[in-house]
Amino acid sequence: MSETRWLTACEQEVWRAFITAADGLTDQLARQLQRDSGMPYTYYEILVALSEAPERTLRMSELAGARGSSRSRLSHAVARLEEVGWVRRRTCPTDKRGSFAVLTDKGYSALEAAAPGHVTEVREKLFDVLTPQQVEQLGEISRAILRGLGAPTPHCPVE
Amino acid sequence: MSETRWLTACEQEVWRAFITAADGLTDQLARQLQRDSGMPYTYYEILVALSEAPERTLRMSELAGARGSSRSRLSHAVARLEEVGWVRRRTCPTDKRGSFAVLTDKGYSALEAAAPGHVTEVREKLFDVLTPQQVEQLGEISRAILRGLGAPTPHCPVE
DNA sequence: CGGGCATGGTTGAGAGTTCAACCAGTACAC
DNA sequence: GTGTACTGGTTGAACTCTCAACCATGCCCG
Repeated sequence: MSETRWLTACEQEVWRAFITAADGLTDQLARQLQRDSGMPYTYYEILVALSEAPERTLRMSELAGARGSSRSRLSHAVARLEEVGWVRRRTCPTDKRGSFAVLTDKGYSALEAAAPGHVTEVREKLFDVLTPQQVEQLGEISRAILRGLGAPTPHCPVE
Repeated sequence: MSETRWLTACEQEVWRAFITAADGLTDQLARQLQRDSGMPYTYYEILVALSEAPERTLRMSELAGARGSSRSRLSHAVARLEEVGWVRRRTCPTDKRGSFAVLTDKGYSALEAAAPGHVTEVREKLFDVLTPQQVEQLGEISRAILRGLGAPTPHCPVE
């Protein structure tokens, strides 16, 4: 156990700015979604993941792994989403332990309704305040952090 | 109501990388704190804020405002911190509505015990994976975001 | 085949956050 | 002073998340 490598004054300043900004930003986005569309941010992410999947269907575990969500959290969340009719569960025929989550039409509509407001918020609060160069830098920095977290995905699900 | 300005593929990639990284990082930090020190991240922040205040004392509202916490949240949190003996409430003599939160010695010790592990995590997961130049860039970017959020504080509480 | 063991997913309790409603206590005007 | 509005803070219910315990099914080896 070696000595603690404390932060320099400069580092501390950057750290606080970063954590405050990141936190404030996600908070703002979550609040906007909840207010305008009545869904928490994590649920929005689930709907997005499903909407991009073939057949709008994913295994529970894939859905959980897609973003760092625990199985438990996902299970609760999907239960809730099923209640409001945005998602349906379907058991896997080949492996009777498994479950699929399927995005319903109603869920797709809800997502379509929520997306513009969300995207607008992201644009205004993030991209509009950064220069193109900074956007690029932020991409690099984010990927570096992800590597450091052992996140195996500098994924580019966009094409 | 104008049309939605959607994200380009490139922006979308940056956005996902950023949100995943920021989220993963805070998640990791919160987890480390909870595991090693038995306190949620927000409570840690409260203790830090109090420890830096004169007399280790702050008005509830100042404490809430210091980071973007709601009055309600803070009230619940301080109630919990009082239970474990890390903070004490004291009523304000000049304004009988007001309350002070005071960090106890026990609370200060808990903070001292928690800090090294937390700082180590921040260093390893953030500063160790970035170049000095990237750290500087991240500072700029964070401040830009904060300005965009209307956060009045590009504050430098370090000195 | 039968006994471990890993895997996919669910469940329930406990904890933190949010939202709206709610007290005081203060300030300000009439 | 009394009425009104505002401010500082608390409370309770609803909701999400976490953690650990738990089924059920699949897998593999003797």
